[in-house]
Amino acid sequence: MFFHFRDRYPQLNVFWEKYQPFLRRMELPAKKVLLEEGKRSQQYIMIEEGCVRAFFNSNGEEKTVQFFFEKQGLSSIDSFLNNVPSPFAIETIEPSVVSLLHKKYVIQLMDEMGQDPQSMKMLLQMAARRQQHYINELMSFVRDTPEQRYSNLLKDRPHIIQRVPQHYIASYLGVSAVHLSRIKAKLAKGNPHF
Amino acid sequence: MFFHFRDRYPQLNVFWEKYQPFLRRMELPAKKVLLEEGKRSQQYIMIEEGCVRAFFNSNGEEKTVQFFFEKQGLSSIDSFLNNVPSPFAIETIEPSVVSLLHKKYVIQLMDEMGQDPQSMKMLLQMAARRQQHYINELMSFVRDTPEQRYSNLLKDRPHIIQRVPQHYIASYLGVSAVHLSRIKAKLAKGNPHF
DNA sequence: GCCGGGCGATAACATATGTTATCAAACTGC
DNA sequence: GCAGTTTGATAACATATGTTATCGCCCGGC
Repeated sequence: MFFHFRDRYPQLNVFWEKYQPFLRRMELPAKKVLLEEGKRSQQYIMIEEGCVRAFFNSNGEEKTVQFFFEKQGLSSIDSFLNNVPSPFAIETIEPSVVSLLHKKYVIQLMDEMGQDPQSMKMLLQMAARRQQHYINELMSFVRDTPEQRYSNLLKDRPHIIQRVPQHYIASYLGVSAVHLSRIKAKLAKGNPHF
Repeated sequence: MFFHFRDRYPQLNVFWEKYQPFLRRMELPAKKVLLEEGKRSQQYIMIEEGCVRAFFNSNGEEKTVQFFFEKQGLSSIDSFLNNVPSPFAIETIEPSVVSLLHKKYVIQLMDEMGQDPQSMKMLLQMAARRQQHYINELMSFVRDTPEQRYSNLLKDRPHIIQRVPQHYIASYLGVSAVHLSRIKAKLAKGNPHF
């Protein structure tokens, strides 16, 4: 689903730089929808400042799938390559600045990479890593209790807990907001000074 | 994690056929381990007959991640490309016949594909689809109750329920074997003739 | 300064799920 | 065919989690 062209694979920046002129920079308020659930994704989204989330609707309730922050890029690669509707929506959490790159340039960019087997391999590696990310999330759901998942989040990605409203985190962890509150209370009892 | 070279992408069979001579065919009893958790994957596994599962150990309990049947191929693509230990084990469920292709041939095969941008694109599409598969699994965990997940399984992949012992299915659904029994009893009450 | 909304904590109760134990049926190796 | 193992059902009890409602706090608009 999501590809990160920058950061992890600086060797690919040479491709990315070339498309800088086609970026559309936008300043957005909080809770601004960037992609609606069920629509076909048309833009690669690069976050310059702020943060966004991917979520979907489940009988009236919003379930958050993932959070993204500055310097991260995202797009529904499946929607791009296979032209299928996006199974989730994307919206800003904080007021944010993003740069959009239209789908056609992304495909063009990937075609250029296709000329170079080395870059293409890197794309595949990225794909394998992304796949592994979701497998890890899945394994965490099967293996860990919500309390453990919260502890892991606190340990590995505390910035999420600091910046994101708690009910989004609750739905990301797969529990109700009330129960997340209980979890925090329980953990606080164990570690009084936090 | 898992790549299917055959079936879904018959255009790629031309590559696959070429490596037929290097396949090692094996007949295996049930519960035979093909890959241990934590080891680096060395073989692409093609299932000719029978079925296998991928699982991992979570404080003494085995949690099943996925099931595979005849004509499906699997391997830890992440373990291949990035040479990292496999986060789960693979073992047969039924007595099975499998063909193994050593990692070095798989990499060779992928290099050959790399010469052909069209095939490479197909590999990326496969990757995108596989990624989507795990995202769907993840979304199902967040969205659905165990009862709904069981119903979905019954509707979409009944062969799994027919062939696989129930406690494996329970761990795949993320519930205890006892509770899966309750779920079945409850559903049977609603549909007496099943 | 006031007001309303969003956010988070907590309580009380209902439901879902885990755990342990027991039993019966089906299958396995010999 | 027999003994042991695997599988699946069920009961009883403990725990985890959801739901609804209420309260207080903070913050932004005016």
